[in-house]
Amino acid sequence: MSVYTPPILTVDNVVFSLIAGDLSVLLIERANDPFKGVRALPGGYNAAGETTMDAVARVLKSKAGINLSELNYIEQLYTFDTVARDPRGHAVSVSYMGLCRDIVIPLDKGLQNPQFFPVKNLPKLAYDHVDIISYAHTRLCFKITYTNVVWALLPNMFTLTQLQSAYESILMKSLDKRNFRKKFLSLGLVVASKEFFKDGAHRPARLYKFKKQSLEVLSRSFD
Amino acid sequence: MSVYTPPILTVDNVVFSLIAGDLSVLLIERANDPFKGVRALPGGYNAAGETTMDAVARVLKSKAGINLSELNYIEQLYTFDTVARDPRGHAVSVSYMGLCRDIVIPLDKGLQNPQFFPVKNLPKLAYDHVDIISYAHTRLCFKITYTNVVWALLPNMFTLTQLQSAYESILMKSLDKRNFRKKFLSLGLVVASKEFFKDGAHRPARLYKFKKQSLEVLSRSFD
DNA sequence: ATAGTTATTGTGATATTGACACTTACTATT
DNA sequence: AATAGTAAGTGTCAATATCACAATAACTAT
Repeated sequence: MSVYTPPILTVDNVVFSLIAGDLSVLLIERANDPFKGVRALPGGYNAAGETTMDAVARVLKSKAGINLSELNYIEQLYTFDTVARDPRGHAVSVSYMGLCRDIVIPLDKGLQNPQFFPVKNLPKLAYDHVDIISYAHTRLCFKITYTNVVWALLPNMFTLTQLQSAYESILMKSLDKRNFRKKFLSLGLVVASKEFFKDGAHRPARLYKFKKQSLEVLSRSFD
Repeated sequence: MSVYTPPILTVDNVVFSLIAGDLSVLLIERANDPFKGVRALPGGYNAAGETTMDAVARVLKSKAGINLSELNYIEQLYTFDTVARDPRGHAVSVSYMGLCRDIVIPLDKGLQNPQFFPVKNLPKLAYDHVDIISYAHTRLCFKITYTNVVWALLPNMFTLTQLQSAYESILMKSLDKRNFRKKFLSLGLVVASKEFFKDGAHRPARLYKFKKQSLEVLSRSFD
């Protein structure tokens, strides 16, 4: 135990947002080697005495200028631990997935050029970050089928078209409008408001909102 | 980075098995303080240069006398990282869930008294191991509703009654026999054999087996 | 008034769910 | 050989969910 040397511990955060209708991930540009100048997830060291969530908050602020509280939802994903992930030595990374609305990324010189990139068209990424994003995306696809978690990606009030479009962007396939509406409304996660969204030269769309602005899990059962 | 001190990294393994029909967890008895003599999950340090799965294999063998290959299934669960989990200092634990059939635990003096305990009646446990087991149990309950993962807990050939009983033990509720059979058979995960299991003074039960002895995930979709 | 655009809504065929009870096949006992 | 006991195996009906599919409504701009 006294001669025991642990691996380095790091965190990586996959922050998803719907940017111009596309599911997108927040990436920074690495300031140092290895992978200097290459795009990467915001991540960094986790010191003894801080939780991984603490580390996520610290890193997100210092590298991307975003406060943890700007994420509407965050959950731990998976811990990536292969010995060769980091060329400098064994680094075990606890990954998180965060979801947020359309947020403003500050243009601060101290930051590492944070930007959102559409998931369907990612740049070259450092480390095993492609795998981490892919894992997060798969998890999100599952999660939207049995929870209200898309709430975290949408504005407070939204139209059913927006909602459907969010599902389509995440699942990366198109859905039937009538069936989607019928099914989603029957889940009872969302309520109609009295307000409408007027957009252009066409019929205005009714605005809806989620009943709960926190995770709600639908039970699925065997008998 | 040079002054950076990581937390200790550990692994903990929740091994489930159906013992006398009850969902049970493998526990050892701690040899040293803290929690000396208290029951705990088999777990231990993870050194730099070994993956968490390596560490799980090592610990399982050295503390419980079980080879990793005796587990039919294993997956990573969650990483527990609160600063106060371990009274000795910050220790981050990557937890795994393993599933196995009725296996023989060796009675070796070098081992830490490994034994299976029914989940519904656990002894006092060290650290946050109750939480880890509870997390694993919840995950397993979900997982059996959309995968064939119970295969890993059952013998190669089994009766539908055994299968249903496995579900009931895990979910901790009783299921309707006719509906269970109808539904499960319609999933197409399992095939009937020509063989029967003769047990006592009653009609013999047909034996079934899983088509795949590896994880199969049923897709659930939106439209 | 017309054209253009998006929102909204329903039906029929099929499959799934869930509640519910009797018959079948075997063994042990008499 | 008959009977009792035990667990295995099976079907129906009503309600609900799924899925494919197209016409009408409400607005704006010209």
